[in-house]
Amino acid sequence: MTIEDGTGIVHIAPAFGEDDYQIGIKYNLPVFKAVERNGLFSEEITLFKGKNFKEADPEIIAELKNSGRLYRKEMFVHSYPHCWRHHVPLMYYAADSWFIRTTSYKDKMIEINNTIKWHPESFGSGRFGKWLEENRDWAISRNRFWGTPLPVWTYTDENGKEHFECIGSLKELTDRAENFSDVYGDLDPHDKDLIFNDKLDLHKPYIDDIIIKSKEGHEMRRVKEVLDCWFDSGSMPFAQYHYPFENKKIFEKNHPADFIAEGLDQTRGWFYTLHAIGTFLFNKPAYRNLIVNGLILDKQGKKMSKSLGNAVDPFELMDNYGADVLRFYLIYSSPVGNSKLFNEDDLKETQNKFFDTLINTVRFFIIYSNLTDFEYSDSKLKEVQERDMTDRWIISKLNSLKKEYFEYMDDYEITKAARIIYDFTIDELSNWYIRLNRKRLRNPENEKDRLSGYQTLFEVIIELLKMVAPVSPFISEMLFRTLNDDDKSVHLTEFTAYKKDNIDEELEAEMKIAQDLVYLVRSIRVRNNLKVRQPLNQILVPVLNPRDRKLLMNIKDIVLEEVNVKELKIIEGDSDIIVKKAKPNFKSIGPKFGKDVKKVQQIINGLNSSQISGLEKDGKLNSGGFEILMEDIEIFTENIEGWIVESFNGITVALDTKLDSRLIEEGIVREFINRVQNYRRTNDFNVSDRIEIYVRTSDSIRDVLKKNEDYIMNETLSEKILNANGHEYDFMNTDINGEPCDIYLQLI
RNA sequence: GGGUCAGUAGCUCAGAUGGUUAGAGCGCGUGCCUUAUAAGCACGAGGUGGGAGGUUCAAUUCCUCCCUGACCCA
Repeated sequence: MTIEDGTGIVHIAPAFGEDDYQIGIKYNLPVFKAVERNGLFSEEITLFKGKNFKEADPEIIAELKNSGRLYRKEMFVHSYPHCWRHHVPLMYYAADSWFIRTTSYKDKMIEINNTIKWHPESFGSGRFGKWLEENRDWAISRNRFWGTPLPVWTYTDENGKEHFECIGSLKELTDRAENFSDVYGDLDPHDKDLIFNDKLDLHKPYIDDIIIKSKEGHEMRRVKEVLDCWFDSGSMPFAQYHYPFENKKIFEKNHPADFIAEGLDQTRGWFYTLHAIGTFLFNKPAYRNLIVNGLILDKQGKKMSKSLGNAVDPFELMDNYGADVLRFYLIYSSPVGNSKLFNEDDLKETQNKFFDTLINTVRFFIIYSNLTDFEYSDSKLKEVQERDMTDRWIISKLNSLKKEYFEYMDDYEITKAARIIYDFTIDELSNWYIRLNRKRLRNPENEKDRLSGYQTLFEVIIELLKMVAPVSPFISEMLFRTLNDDDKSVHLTEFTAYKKDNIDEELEAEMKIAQDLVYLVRSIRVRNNLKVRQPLNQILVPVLNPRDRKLLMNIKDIVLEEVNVKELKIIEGDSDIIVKKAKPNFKSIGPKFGKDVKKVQQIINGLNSSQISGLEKDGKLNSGGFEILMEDIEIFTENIEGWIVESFNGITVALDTKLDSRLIEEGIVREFINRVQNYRRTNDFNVSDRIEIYVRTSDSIRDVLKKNEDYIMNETLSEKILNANGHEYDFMNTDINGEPCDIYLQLI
């Protein structure tokens, strides 16, 4: 039947389905079972008795036809419940059950639910909230052998009427039991501590032998049903402590739980059973916070299932990647409550990028700090304010990270927390701070400065590991213990809040601009085929206000070092080689000009440099009948008269690509040093090994090397640079700017 | 059939209280950097923001309907 098919009434079967049942009650229809548990029609169905309920279909149709009641016969395709394991069709079977009248607690359950913090929030008000609104009485009995016995005893009187009694305590049971000793031997039923006696087993099958006398003197036996095991799951908070018989204080301290986490299929499972039982017994929530995990689906978004063969074995994954990588990935990769489309390649990425970077950061620290026997505890430490700019910057970033991390964690936004740790570790700590400071940290010339770098790095790593610890408990612990000689665990350290004084937002903004500038210059170099090892004369950066000028001066050295350029030249806003442009600020012009927005947009986009300067001076500009104010536009520059430029994030850079003989010479020196270092690396020389360099090359390159001998020897830890022309060594063959340059290194 | 959530690049995911040029990583192609890194950087290819309507100066974002997937219920 579909909703479009005529009257829609086919038949009413009160034992099958909620709607039919409600109609049955309304019209006082009988509830009966036509099919037995074996799937065969019962005796009462005289025409088809003993037939399988499904196989009898043709006979039923024939009978309807014979008796003139068949209106139409058709085949329909519709969904039908199947056994999840064997994929065979299931039979609905009406069975007698015991219920808890949860509907009488409905309002209370809803009220208490409103005090629980759900993550994601919509789950509590939506799915779970709706489930409570439409609450049905809980069928708590099951017809199984094993399970928690339902504590109800029964007898049937002479008239065939059943009588029931629920036994509410051990005392009631021992008081009423007729044959306690037959079942439990020499246990004393009146012993005050009977409940603690290991020999007292109140489970099946023993409890089923206990006979109780009714008030009228009838022998009562326990009913055969056991409890729905979900009842046990919801009893976990007190059952685990054997409360109320013992552990009263522990239980009361831990109830309600601060938080639980489970999959979103637990709506009417664990989430509900905990909540329902918590409400009945304690008039309290069972948990204050809840993280609803999305299910892990396969690559195609299908539910994983052993029988379909698309399930992954978590133990195999843990063997291959480690528990920490798997855990971090699951938390990091998709937001709370969303399904996770599982892809093993992403696990590899998490391992390679995040964990290898983290571990290598620690390794870097250990290798370099060991060069000077750095000891965090006894070195002469500098206050943060006295340290190098990059030190202050990474500490500021660390504290900003901690601030955000704590906010996310307090809000149970674990995915966002993991993501900011990930980004910080790779982008800020490894790829920027360490990259910028490699030279400084191995240069013994300024010992104190170098130490404050180690000190900074140590502090940052330690705080970072504390943040990693909840997500990846083992690797963080391993690294933490490696860095600390004592046996202190990262999980037992104090997790302190961020330090407001160490956050320098201006410095962070400056460094962001330095990063953007470096990005721009690299981009220009690639487009113009200019290797980074080739030094260049200057970059030009236009600025539109004095604030930007000051800011650029602060970061100048970092940028120049990174992009291998000699000078950064600032061009002021009033210089005529800066080409200003304007773009509309729609938030401002939208409400102001309404339907004319498009016209105003065109006017603003068409403004030339001098018109914009005029607007800056007068604060307004009239054009096409519209008055445009400063707030209506955003001024930027993406061109400098006569230069090749790049723009990004409101910054523009021009790179002077002209080479002179001095720059070319320096480029050759850098290339040569690079070849030597590559040789050291491929031949596994130690960082501190000293060498002699044998080189076979053209006269012009040799001249350059000769002129810069001291610099090269210092950079490569070499004692001599020797002419190997006409000699045979085990050369590494390379070239510099197209000219052959063969190198052999001798350890000394 | 009802409900909840989701649908953005080949894949995994960001972002936007509505602002016009939607981002990142992976993967692919090309170059580069590096004696901590299985890493990193740049360039390139890759998008009708599930579909159709509507509201609005402006919709991927708000509304309606539909489609697809997951889950809960029937």
